[in-house]
Amino acid sequence: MNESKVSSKDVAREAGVSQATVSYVLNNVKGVKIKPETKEAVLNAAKKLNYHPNLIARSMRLKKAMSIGIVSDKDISNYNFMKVLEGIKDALVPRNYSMTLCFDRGQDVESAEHIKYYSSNRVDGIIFAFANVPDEHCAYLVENNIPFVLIHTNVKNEMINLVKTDMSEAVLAAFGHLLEKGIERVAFFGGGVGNDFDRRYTSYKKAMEYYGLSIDEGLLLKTPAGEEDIERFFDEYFDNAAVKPRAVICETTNIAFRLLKYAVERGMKIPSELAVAAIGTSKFSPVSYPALSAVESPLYDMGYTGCEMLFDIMNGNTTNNVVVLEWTFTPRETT
Amino acid sequence: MNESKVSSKDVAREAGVSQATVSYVLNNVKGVKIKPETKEAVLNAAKKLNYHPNLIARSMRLKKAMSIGIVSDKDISNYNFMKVLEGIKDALVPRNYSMTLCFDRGQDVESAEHIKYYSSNRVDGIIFAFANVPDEHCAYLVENNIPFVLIHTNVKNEMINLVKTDMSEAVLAAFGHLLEKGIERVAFFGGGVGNDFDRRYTSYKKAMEYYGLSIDEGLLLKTPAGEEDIERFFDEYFDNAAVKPRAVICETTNIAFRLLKYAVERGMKIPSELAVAAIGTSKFSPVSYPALSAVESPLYDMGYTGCEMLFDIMNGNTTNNVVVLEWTFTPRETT
DNA sequence: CTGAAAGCGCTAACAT
DNA sequence: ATGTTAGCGCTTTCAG
Repeated sequence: MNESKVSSKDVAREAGVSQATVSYVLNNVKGVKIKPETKEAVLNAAKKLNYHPNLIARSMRLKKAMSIGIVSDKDISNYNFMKVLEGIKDALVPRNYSMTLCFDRGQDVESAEHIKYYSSNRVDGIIFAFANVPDEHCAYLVENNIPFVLIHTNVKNEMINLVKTDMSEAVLAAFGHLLEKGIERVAFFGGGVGNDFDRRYTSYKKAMEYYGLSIDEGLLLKTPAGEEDIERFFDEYFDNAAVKPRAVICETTNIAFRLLKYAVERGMKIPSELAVAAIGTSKFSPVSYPALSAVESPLYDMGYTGCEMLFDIMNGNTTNNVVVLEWTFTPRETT
Repeated sequence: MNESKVSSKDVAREAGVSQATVSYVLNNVKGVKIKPETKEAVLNAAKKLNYHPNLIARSMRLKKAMSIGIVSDKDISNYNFMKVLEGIKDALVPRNYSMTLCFDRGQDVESAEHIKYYSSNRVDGIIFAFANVPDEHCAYLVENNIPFVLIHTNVKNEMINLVKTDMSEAVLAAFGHLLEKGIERVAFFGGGVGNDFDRRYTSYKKAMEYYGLSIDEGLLLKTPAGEEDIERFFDEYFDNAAVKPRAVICETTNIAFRLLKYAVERGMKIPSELAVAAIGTSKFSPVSYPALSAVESPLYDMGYTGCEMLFDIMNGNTTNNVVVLEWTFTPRETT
């Protein structure tokens, strides 16, 4: 451990005050008035000695770990996860909390790392981000009063302490944007075509319905699962389309990027001849050529909100058990 | 913090021994003999009370944070990073250490999160995994005796406390494997063709040289940077090749997967007509069809070794300043 | 407005 | 072989 053995006692001595006063000053304890000059003396002494409070000691006294555990599935998409972590981080920093990574390898509840970490006071609470949490794990957490929250875009059964999302408004917004430009013939490309449990496809359908637009077969392209051959599907679609769409909503940014490339290569003008918008979040959307308009999930906010929620729970405050965050439509150059 | 206020004192009382004895037993302190029956009594009491040692208190007493900081660039490839983390984790667990994620957002040295974390005793050391560490940061760490190690596959200037890798042996092994099957006409596909600073391309060249094989133009395909159009490049290559290669080494797994797909679709028999091997590590290699043979980086070992190295440094032991780990060739179905 | 002192839960001399 | 005790660095009543 850090050899800088300068402690608050040293600072106290240097400033000619007591250790208590140092604590009062450095923590800005409210309800305690400190004479400006003593305060300054303490601050100066701290700076002079290059004092850093020992967080372990503080933890011990406060009976708080000052850290939260993050658990996620290993094969999570990096961009999404990192964005969520950024949000969490920003909720953590003002509280001087850190984050501890937990690895769960599908063990039974009691030996799961996050449980061990909680039991040994390494973490004060747990955030599951994009993790598949077995029901019995949740039950165990609830039963043992362990603070936790689940962050997920898409969740089957309604759970407690959940941050989830809704995209329907944002898809509507995308349509609004298109309609403003007089675009009504909007296609949907994606593997979810025809699947009424697919959030993206159903959002599209609902938006079309909402605006009184009818969907014909010529507006739907069911793309292959692997997405490898997709150009051939584009070929077939555009060759055979009786009346071509004026815009297409792509189920994923990947499909959108492929379509963009395909269209540009064939000389279609984007967005004047064909507008493109994706449903999905990618760090490449703003920098693609042309920059991709997209309905995007609130990754950062999911992290931030989830973490705030966790602190609420840890503080014993009552919270909304489930928060739903809206996706947003960000128009860029392709619409 | 955990409300389970059962402490070692409680266990002591329950077992009818002193707190010290509890500590001796639970930590298996060597050099201290405990009568088997007292030992059992302690263990039983601990279990009965569901005792979990408070790690914060232990930390405090030991003057160790019992955690190390991990810093990485945000846009790191997830699979690689996670694999390295697994290795680190496995070095951590037996020491009862955890890992704390640090976010560095390109600040100046003193305010970098890992420095703050070290100063406040949150972490005992730092691992930089796939992170670009500015020279002045390194200098600062060295100067202040902060234990750290750098993990990277590919590093420009020789730094201290470095885990790096070498692929040349593994590429040689891949050639050996090919030669055993009588395959000598081995092509290289990749963006690095012609670039004598590209490790993968130069490894290929050296291997060809080593085995006395000569490289003609017909063995080299420089693939496009975006890798989007790659099928056309394949087309052009295979259409024009005077004499076709019997095997191709792909610079990346991505290129290999595309080539595999391309070849299979065109009815080429893999590996009897065309063998394929990649240089790169992907979780899809074992499950692709056919399963991709590949020269792979020792991600897990990089993490594990790096972490062991860090503990050596933290313990004041002298270590090799730089460790180089070998890549390995894993033959699967494509060769 | 500031100081003295207790104590968080643990470990490690030092005693016995 | 086990118990006694001091103390890690901090916060926080309680006194003054």
